[in-house]
Amino acid sequence: MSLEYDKSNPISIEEHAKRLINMSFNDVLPDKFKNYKGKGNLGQFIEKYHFGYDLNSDKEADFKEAGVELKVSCFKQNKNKTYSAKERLVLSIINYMDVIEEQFETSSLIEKNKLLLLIYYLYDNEIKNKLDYIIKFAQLFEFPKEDIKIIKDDWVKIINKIKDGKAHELSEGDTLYLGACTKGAGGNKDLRKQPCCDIKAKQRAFSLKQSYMTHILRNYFIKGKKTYNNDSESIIKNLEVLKNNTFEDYIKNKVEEYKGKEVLKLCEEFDISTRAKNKNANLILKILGVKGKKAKEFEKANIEIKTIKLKNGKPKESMSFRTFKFKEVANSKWEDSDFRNVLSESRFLFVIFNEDDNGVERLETCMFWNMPIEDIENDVKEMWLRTKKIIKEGIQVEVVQRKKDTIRRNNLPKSTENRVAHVRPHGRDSKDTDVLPNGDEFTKQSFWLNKNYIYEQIKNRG
DNA sequence: GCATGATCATGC
DNA sequence: GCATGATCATGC
Repeated sequence: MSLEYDKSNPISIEEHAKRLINMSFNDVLPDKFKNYKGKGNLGQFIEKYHFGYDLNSDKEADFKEAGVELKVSCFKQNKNKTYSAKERLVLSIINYMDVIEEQFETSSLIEKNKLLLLIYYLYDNEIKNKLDYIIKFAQLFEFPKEDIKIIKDDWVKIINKIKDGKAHELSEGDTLYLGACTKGAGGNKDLRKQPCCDIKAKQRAFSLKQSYMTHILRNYFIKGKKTYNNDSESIIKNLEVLKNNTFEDYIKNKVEEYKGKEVLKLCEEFDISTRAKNKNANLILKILGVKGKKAKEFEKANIEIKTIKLKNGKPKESMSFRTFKFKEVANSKWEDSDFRNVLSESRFLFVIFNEDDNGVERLETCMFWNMPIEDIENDVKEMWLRTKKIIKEGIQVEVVQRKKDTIRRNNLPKSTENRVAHVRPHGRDSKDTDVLPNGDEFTKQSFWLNKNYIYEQIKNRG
């Protein structure tokens, strides 16, 4: 393999990287390592056999003289032909003890990652040997100017949590684009000291969220090709508004301009159909100045809008999530289950409405929220594992004949049995079914957050 | 009044 | 035709 490039020149490094495009990892490896079965990550192969240097994980960038850090990551094609990042991009380990002394602009994160060389290969389910994956993009990348303020605010938020002695409570859902993801051995095998508290915390790394990397991929790598729906619109049209405000504060202030207004009047003002069941979510986007159905920042940060209607100060209903597939739950491990991923990687925008005694609904406020990891790893985990067990052992059903109808009582986890979440039907009607592991059909179900739990989470809203 | 199972309305 | 968000209705 040709090693002709100038290690001190980013452009030369990028040019050399571009020679990888349309090659597989096997094409890069020397003959004796072809189809190599052992461990070793794809990035290390590129470093060693294409760029000809040995891996290092120091504080300095991989190409020290050029200040370029090499990252190899993968993307995938979705069922609807669009492309998404397959993973978050892990940047560098968070050293809890040192990082609290740093300033963002001169932080170890920025020092090491200010200029990235991103190499993207296409993940393909059909290809069994990962060395046969094809490299599709190789390009220098810097944090876009429009995103720097949000990334900085994320960084500050993570640092402040460590300063508050809560490194063990860090979660990817805390922040918008830059996350603190777990890194290293799973479970509690790899615990680290933190500076302001005696409790040991999981090792974590700064990373750019998967949702954010999907945005980067689509806008900076696949650009020009019309391979995705570009129908989302930015809320922040002028970066000036973030100068003295975080993104989240900006959103909250904007929504609170309409505090106390009647929903029906707002729908009229913003020209929204009042019959739509998702009118409240549509309304919020309009208030934030988004004409279409999607806000770009929310997509990048993996923020989901959830509306909550209060009556006498308490939520009227529990909060639903998308229906799950029985077989998928039965065959997943908790650690990589969909529900755990949704809860730990999403951030939620709760938009809160009040219904008065006359049935008139008014906008109150909004708040950003993500589920604390202890709730995920204790209560929700218990509920999920029990759901899995019941599905595998067979759902018990008791047919109850009532005056006007017949219902089928089941033994899936109830809201009275768990502090945080339960299982409930979620389909068009009871005949809307999904197949169980034993082949029987059963009414589609989903996970719901208990309304009492939601109440606990929002009662101290500002 | 609340929990639970059932169902509705919209939009793609 | 289905996914999604939202809500209804019965019975304890």
